[in-house]
Amino acid sequence: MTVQPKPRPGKRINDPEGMRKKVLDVAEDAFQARGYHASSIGDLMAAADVSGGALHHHFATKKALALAVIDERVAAAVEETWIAPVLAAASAREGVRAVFEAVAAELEQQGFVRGCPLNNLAHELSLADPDFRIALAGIFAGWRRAIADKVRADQQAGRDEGTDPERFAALTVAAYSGAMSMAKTAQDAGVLRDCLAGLERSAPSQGGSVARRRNRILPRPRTP
Amino acid sequence: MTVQPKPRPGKRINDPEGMRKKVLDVAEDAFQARGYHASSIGDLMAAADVSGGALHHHFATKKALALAVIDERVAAAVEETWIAPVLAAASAREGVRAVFEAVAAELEQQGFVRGCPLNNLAHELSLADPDFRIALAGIFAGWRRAIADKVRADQQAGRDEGTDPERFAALTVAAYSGAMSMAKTAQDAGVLRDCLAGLERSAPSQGGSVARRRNRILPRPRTP
DNA sequence: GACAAAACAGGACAACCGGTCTGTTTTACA
DNA sequence: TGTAAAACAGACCGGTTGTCCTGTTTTGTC
Repeated sequence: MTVQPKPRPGKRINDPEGMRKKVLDVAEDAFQARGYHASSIGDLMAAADVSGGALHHHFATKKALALAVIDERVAAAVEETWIAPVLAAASAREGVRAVFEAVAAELEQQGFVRGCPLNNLAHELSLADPDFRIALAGIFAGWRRAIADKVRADQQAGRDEGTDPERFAALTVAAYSGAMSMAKTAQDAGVLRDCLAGLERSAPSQGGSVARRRNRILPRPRTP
Repeated sequence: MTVQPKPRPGKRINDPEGMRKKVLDVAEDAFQARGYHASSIGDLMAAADVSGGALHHHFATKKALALAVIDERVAAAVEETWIAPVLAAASAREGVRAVFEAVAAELEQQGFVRGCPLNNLAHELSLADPDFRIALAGIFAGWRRAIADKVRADQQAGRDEGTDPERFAALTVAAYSGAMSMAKTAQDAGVLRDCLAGLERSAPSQGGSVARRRNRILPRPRTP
């Protein structure tokens, strides 16, 4: 609605940073919603209201644009939704629990599941091009490392001695990624809670009866 | 090498079932290796050595072909590598462990990781089309149900009382799916063993020291 | 204010996409 | 054997793809 209906023929303002950000915004959203191959640069040009010349001035090829999305947006998303909250939590296990619940709550509120940005692109692109694969693998590695480091920090404070940091981190990232896959396919975020409960099975001080299954087929898979 | 150099102009043999199977074989492989959108029907025609008329006689559209791959091949792959082995195992936990180890060993032997067929297509297609999503969600559901049923069978035999069947199944499928995502992206199957170890953390009678990390960047990502 | 570089506009293009169409050959069945 | 349907071959088409290219406008710098 808030489009700028200002093709005023007399004036133009160069805003390279804003232009670049606008393209990245649209590309991030489109790659997430429809995937890389299903998003044409014509679509992106129209959605961002940007000319072909402008787009190719900032991103020479579609691959370069995707690499920028991965390096600047996907990595930031993992940092924001996972790494920072876990590091800020009282413990690794507490942080993991909080993130699972926060994501589940957010998905249930917004009514549909788009999936994990990292996993979506990782599946489509990691076999397509080595550059894509390296970039995506680095994000996965940083994600796991942050969780493992947090576990080690806990252990140096005397807590959670029996946990292997690397294994805990691998299982956490895998469980979240896989749960998001299922949640996206079923359009039901409930599986996130199931996985979290399974993950916390061995933790102490865990009472309460089994919260029964929820089944919610969500109504609006995408906004036009 | 074993191509049939027999374009003998005088003869032709109709083999509709063989033709259909040949197309499905090639499509299954291509969708797995390069994805749905990155595999053109021209590629498939060339790889299967099949004319456009023949292909479209058996599969009216590319979508119909993909649905056939999902229904007949992806579902069968899940049945073969997961459901049947778990049901045949001494217990659910034992079956899960065996499948993880078998898959990890197979991947390490073949030298590269293509990822889970179900997850690969689920990520690319479940938001693209409701028919795709429903078909893929059904396979996920059957997978989880089989594992949960096995846990319940164990419990009726007096074993593994403390495990919630649904949660265990969800976590198992999620951990495997996510681990395969990471293994595919890193081209390193070692994360499967890490996740299995984390999964078995709470199980009793589990001894042995920590088998240290392995890191193997695999050489040949695809065969020409 | 001159001027080169950066920023942007938009048309052009060859390659490719999925699907259709017409025509020929094989096969099942009466 | 006759015949209609099934199975297959291959050309064809409109639309789309990513990229390139030429030209114009803005902007920083001396």
